[in-house]
Amino acid sequence: MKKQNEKMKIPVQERAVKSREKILSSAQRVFSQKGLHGARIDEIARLANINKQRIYAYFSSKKNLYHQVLIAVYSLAASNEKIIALREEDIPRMTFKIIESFLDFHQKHPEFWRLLAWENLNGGKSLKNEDWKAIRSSYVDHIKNLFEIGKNQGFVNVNVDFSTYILTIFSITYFYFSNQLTISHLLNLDLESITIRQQIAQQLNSMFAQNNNS
Amino acid sequence: MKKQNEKMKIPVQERAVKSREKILSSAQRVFSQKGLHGARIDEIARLANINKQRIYAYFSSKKNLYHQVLIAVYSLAASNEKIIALREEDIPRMTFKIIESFLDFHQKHPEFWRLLAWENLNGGKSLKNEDWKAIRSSYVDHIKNLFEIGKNQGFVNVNVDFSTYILTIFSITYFYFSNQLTISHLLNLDLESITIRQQIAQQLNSMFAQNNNS
DNA sequence: TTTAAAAGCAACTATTTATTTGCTTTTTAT
DNA sequence: ATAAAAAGCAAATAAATAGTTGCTTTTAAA
Repeated sequence: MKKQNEKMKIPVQERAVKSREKILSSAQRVFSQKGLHGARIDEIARLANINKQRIYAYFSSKKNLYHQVLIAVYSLAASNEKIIALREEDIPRMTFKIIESFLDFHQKHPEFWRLLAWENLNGGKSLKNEDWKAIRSSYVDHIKNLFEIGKNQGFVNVNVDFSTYILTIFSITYFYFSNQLTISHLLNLDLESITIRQQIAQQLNSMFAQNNNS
Repeated sequence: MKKQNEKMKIPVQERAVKSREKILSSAQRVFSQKGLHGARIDEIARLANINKQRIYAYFSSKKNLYHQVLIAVYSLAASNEKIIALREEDIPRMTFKIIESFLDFHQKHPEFWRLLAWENLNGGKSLKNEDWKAIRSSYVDHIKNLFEIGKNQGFVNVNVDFSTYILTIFSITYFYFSNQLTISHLLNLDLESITIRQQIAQQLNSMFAQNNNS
């Protein structure tokens, strides 16, 4: 992880903080749209309405700017997850609720799954273990708890492990957006229709629920 | 779709056909590794052990070479699908078999899911409808048939539509590889272990099977 | 054995793009 | 009002890279 580079200016005035934020949010859009290699510094500068050297003043290099963007976006996802309240009484509908909220998040934040996709294609070497440690949320653990309680209470299909469960949910909600462009051709399936999202959430909920009900 | 460019040389001798194939397979590796923009023509030439201009002689441009690679790889996937024989008596285990064979295919052909991923990120504009028409296999239709038969025979969970079914299978098998690098951090899940693949296939099979058995 | 296809070689063009430098202007805090 | 911080402006550097050109050598086929 790049640490505070000697050349990196630390903004002290309010105005400078704003500039830095403008850069970061523009970079977010451009990097998520074009990837690390496809993104252009000039485009980020233009979009942020600032001068190119401000970028180098505050972030010192394209790679480091990208690194900061990753941390910001992943952290956003981690913190957002905490917002979706899930209680014990939600267990029978938890799959439905989780899928809906994940789809909603991906829809609102394409930067997230896009940056994740670029990152995986590029070998995932931009973030180190220590970065991940700072990002990771406890939300998955919370879901796991409810899942296990649900098994004991008879609301959750006992044939399924939590790892299969969470992998399925992440896979579908991610794939739904990440592969929307090619999937329609490959599967003859139109994911744009509004009802299909509800269908998916509903049917997966029913599958993960106990064997003897709908 | 780029058609036979006037500048494109048509190989007549055996030797030339071989050269063209060497270029195509090297391009496949490099494009799938680095993407359209990250790939370097010089690297493709070096890997193919041929001279740079051979590429321009046979493919006329980087974009067109990429286009040819896409068609070749996607067609490979479509033709491979036909190999996995699935009969009516396989219905109770069909989910298991399909997942295993998809995972196996993705493992053997990372070019496929990687190129799919690049393509989706870049807006999926490299292939036109006519390209897809030539590529698409009838395998999905075949699976759909078995799925519906399974419902009638009581082997398949009637709460689930085929679109949810096929989407789930594609999602998981794709995501398993495409996001392996980040998923371990995000979900605290190690996908490298050998048993987990069998588990996933087994548990999804049980879920998609009728309500009243394992 | 001759001829045309195939392929190598090497230098060149033209463009793009990250990053730097020097200088001027604007804004903010004291 | 004045100094320091912040930001603009414009030109330059330096490297990478798609695509070209002209020429020579190798190979296969008749």
